[in-house]
Amino acid sequence: MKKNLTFLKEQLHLHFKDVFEKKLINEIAKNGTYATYEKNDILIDIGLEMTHIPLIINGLVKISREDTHEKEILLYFLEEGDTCAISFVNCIHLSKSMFRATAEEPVECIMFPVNKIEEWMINYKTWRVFIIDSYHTRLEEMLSVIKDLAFFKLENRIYKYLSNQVKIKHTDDLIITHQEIANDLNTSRVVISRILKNLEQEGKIKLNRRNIHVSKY
Amino acid sequence: MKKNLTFLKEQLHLHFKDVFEKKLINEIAKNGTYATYEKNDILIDIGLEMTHIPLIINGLVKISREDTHEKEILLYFLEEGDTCAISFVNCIHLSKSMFRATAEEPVECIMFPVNKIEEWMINYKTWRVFIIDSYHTRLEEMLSVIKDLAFFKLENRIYKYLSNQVKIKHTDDLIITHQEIANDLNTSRVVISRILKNLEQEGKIKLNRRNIHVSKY
DNA sequence: TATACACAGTATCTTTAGTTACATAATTAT
DNA sequence: ATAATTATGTAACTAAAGATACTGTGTATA
Repeated sequence: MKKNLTFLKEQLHLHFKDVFEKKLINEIAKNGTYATYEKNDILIDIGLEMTHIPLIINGLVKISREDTHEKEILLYFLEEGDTCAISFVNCIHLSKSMFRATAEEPVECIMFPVNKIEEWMINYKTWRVFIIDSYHTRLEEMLSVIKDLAFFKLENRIYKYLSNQVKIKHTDDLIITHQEIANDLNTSRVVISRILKNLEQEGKIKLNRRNIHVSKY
Repeated sequence: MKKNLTFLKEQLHLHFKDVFEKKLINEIAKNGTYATYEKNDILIDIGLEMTHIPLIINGLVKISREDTHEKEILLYFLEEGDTCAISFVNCIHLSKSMFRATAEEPVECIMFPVNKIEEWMINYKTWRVFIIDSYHTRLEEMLSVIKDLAFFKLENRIYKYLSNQVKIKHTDDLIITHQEIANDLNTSRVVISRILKNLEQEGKIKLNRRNIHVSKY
């Protein structure tokens, strides 16, 4: 869906005003296209050649990677103002994506062509900063996952997972099943149910069918 | 230790010929200084402002991060041809390092000033590729750690750790104590000793005081 | 309304990992 | 040579997490 130039500029100004310089916003608007995705749509898939990369205007994108044994590892989520940093390398080398980007919530984004990445890197300081920052944010995110896995026991990881869901979904009432949590944390449904029950007894959450209410603080 | 221009060019040519274009090698040589570090020397420390970043000519650098509770997380190692990608963000924002780089083996490197990073990004394609590749390699490395923690049991992680040590130290005979392994893998010495004994009985390694011999294949 | 299905609860057992405590062997310092 | 230190071995116990199996209960649908 290609919307007109004014619309794109307006959107970029709204969501990336503090990130990109004015001239760059115009450049992106000129070369970008507006796109929307429904929940569970796949924005980028493993093994596909990449021609465009998204700048997220709003919504929620889940970045994951497939393991051997058909397991999917949840890496992190992209929100408003984010981009898929991990894709940049694929542009530089014209290779294929090794990650999957799925719409976890309906997504609005601006897709820009990969062949502009380098040109903008040469011409716009804010673009260089954006790219390095994007990578860095993801590195920090991955590091945080490593810490959690290395130091925290499952109960804490589950609670942290739920708290993060509250933050990114902007609601205390999570529509989610125990099985889904088990998938994201790479464990079994039974273990999740058991520990969720503990968390409920500690007063930190409230369980209902297909729904978990996370108590404040 | 500032060596002369010819020496730096020679070194860069030897170790980065396939990475940087000729003009960039000259630029780096002009602005860089040669430095060496003894085992256990700290190249970059947490909380320090960074003025220079190393390009590793040879040796081995351990990148780690301090956790709360004074625990240190091993992230990865840098070898010949590598640089400390994670530091780039600190240059862009002129902030302080959140990571520690320690010489695991004696290190030779060329230190280049952070204020050149941007300039080179504008002027040299190979530099842009190098930076994005560096970040990407580290992301892959972190992802690999996440996979190991999430899917493998300790026995496999220990064996993988040892195999990696063999690779980066270029020897089958590792001078290492059980306690050191325990620190790197965030567990206790007793657990490591127990599992190493298993690995020995499986014929994968041979244990001696302060020394572990890793069998071929 | 009857039936099937998806989701959750829980008991029991096993495996893996962490803890404590102590013994012994090799190395270094006095 | 003797003592102190460092590294390792191992037993016994506890805790955490995974596996299996079965039950109950809403929800959808035939």
